[in-house]
Amino acid sequence: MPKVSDAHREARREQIVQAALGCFVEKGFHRTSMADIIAASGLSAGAIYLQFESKQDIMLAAAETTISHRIGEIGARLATPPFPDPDEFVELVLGDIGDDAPKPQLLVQLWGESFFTDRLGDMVDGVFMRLRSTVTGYLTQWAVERRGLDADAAAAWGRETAPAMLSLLQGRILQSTILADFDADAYRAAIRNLFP
Amino acid sequence: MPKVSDAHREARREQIVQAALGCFVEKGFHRTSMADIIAASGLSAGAIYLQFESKQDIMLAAAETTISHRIGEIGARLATPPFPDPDEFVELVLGDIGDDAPKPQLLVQLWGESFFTDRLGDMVDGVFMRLRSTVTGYLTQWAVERRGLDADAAAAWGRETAPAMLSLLQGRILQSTILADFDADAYRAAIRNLFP
DNA sequence: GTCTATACAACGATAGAC
DNA sequence: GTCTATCGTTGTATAGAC
Repeated sequence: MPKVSDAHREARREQIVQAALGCFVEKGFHRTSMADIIAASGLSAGAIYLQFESKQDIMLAAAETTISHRIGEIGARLATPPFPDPDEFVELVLGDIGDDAPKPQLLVQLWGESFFTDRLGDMVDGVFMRLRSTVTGYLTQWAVERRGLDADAAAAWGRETAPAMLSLLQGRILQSTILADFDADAYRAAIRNLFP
Repeated sequence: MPKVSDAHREARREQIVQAALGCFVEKGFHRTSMADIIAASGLSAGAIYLQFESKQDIMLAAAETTISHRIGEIGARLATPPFPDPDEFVELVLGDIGDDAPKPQLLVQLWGESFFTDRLGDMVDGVFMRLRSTVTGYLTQWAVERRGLDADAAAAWGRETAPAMLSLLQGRILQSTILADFDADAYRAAIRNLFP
């Protein structure tokens, strides 16, 4: 295999994925036609089907790149001080302060689709579990640093509380996109009330 | 307008909606064709288009009936003792102990669709706001009864905390359908950790 | 009012020229 | 490798017989 070809191929795939992401965010996955992706990418049908074998394949790739990217960011960010409180943690995971925040509408669509396409379901399930383990670690450390629990008690508390903390992340995604009057500051205040 | 016709019409609409709901839960909204709904309802294309003007119209009606029904149940249930703790409240709102629990997968699909179809978006937004107000009232009463706050402090705390409580509901819906190893009892324990 | 048969459009994917 | 033109399918909605 020639080197240039591989690099070119990856760049081309990325170009398609980015174009598709724009369409998915704007119109939704099912309302986006291949013609839309073709137009947005500036490529031709043939060039696209050379890289991906189906529209679903494109969606899968799109989901994977955005999610993996963000999960990597989270880990890196948690490793660097200052250590955040839970309300800051939520902003840190979801805040669009970063470069390319994953569009919440995309995530919700992903959740809805994941029941019906197995590969996507497995992926989303995997992401949730990884995120839960990240959250568990975070909560454990928080319990030690801010509540003064000993290591064992903190670990138990973190593991127990993680599902609820996961909901605070997921719920923020939902509410920020659906509620017309969503207030990020008020949401942080709500979290602080639960983690005094 | 003849009386029988109205009753018949409503019954027929309900028959169609129930058939469609089954399809939507099983295959997803976009993967459900009118042919599927026709087959599931036992009716003909013509009979269905006499009651609904489009497939989206059917989805709207399906969403409205299930959601309205459940919201009514919640209010009624909250009015009758015993007064629940937050973990019980979540089970009460979402538990499938009742007769016809709304299928979580349906709700998640609804959320995903609501960005793109205005009427659905308005509806979902309205439901969230009604639910938030119900949750606010519940939390206020809980703060009075279980934490001994005075009325004003409880109301403020309830209003502040409601968005997070809403997330605990939404997150449970998501996790129960997506996570292969979802554990309802563990989820309740997580909530209890946040409402000591 | 209800059903059958069908019109019409849109879409995903491919074949073949360059 | 890339593009253009198109094929076959599927799906929504309707028209017309009963």
